[in-house]
Amino acid sequence: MPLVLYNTLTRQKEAFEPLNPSAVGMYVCGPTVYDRAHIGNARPIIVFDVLYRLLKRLYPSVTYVRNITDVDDKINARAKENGEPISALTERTTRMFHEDIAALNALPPDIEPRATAHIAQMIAMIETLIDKGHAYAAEGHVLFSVPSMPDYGCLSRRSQDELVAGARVEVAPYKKNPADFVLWKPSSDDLPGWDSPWGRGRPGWHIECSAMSAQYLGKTFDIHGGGQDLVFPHHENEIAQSRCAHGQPFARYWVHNGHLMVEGEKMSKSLGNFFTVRDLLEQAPGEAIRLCMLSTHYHQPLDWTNEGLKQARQAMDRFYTALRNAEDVEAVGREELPLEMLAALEDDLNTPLAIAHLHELAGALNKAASPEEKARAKGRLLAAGDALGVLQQDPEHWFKWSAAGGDVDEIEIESLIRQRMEARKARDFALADRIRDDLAARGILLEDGAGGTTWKRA
RNA sequence: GGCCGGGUGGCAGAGUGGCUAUGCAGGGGACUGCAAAUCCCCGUACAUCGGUUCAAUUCCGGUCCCGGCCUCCA
Repeated sequence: MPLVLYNTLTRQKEAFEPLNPSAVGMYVCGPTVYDRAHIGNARPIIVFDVLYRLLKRLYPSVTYVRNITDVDDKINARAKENGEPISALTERTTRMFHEDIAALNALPPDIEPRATAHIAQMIAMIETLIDKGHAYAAEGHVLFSVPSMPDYGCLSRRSQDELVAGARVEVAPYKKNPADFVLWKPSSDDLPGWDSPWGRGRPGWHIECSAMSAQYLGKTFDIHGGGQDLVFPHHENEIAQSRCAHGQPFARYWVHNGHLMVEGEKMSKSLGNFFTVRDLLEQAPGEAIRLCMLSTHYHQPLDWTNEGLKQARQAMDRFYTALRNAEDVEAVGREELPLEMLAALEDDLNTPLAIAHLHELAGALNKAASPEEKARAKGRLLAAGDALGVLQQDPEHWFKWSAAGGDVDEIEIESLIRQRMEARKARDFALADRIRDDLAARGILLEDGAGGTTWKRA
């Protein structure tokens, strides 16, 4: 079965046929680096990481481009607020972003272009748009002329009349049409700016993605992804800029992840349900966060709850328990993705179904009778986990994870376990149970297995 | 108002025109000194009203709810 993706452009699932199967390209809108990544930012990172892993499995060469937006008015405002140079803010935030998403097992993209390193390409593109009659300069600004593109609105399915009728903002006097959007705007001396044919200024938001995707993936490329909220205006405007400048199709498949709610409510700072990835990493291991994120289909809204995170962690415990109990055998066939797993992912990234398969594979491993069967079952579970970006660490490491700051003394625990073993041998179960209870009170759970006693954090 | 998604068992969450996932929680059993983990068994759900059909949770239409987006928020 071929890969099928829901394409926002056509509003239906379509078989994915790359332009060039030996060079697949994917562009995903990355972060604006002015603050820590929040949990909502993490969803596209994880979703498109799964897609990237799948594409790499299906095609010999995949180029994944995810930009860093390091010029933006929110950045300017935050830097001013902090009293620090803009570059200090963007560099620090970029570093923290990398740390946070690495903890979620997201592979780095092949190319991670920064907007400020591509100003020349943006200016060139804007000049082309002016030359072709799709843009005009006015009062130091350059605006894209929406009426110059007859099928503007094809992605979000809006007509130009609706846009004008629904416009909520005050229309700037230099706009010829209320729907026109900014390609370039002037900068005062205290703001970042670059020399341009229209004076010193800075780019509008949308142009960077058009310029950078063209540079690294070509004018027409396979997949463009991002959050659902970007469909309009950001992606609509990218399409307008790129198609009008290049005179050829832009991205062929548009993939958008749904939004995230927290405990049934929209996430917002005022409701106090706003979490950063960092906050979450202090409560749960990255893999649990990742599994939780993948347990709802990417296209659906996801309700992020404490209970959901707890269940994801329990599920990971179950998988790692199966692996820990199969420690004695070497996995066989771990490079080969089980077919049902591949089928689930190829069907528009059905990760909830894929996770169900993970449970079945863990059950099969638990039930495996012979060492040969066990080795094969272990290989299958590991391969399936790898497709989702989980289960690749040492089970012992997983079970000994502790929240940041909460140190456990492993030496002491091992010593207490030995004391308990002695007590059990002497049939002093009162003492043995007291040791177990004391450890439990400290969040350490003991499990007596055939091969001895193991422990894990509650 | 416009555009888009939804309403599935106690909860989460896939899926399907007839064979009714998966996990958690709950009940029973095996194993265990007792537990834990693991294994086995058990709970027959698809908002509502019509229609199509031999057969609909799944297709079509109406109704009622819920959510998102509508100019810089992933």
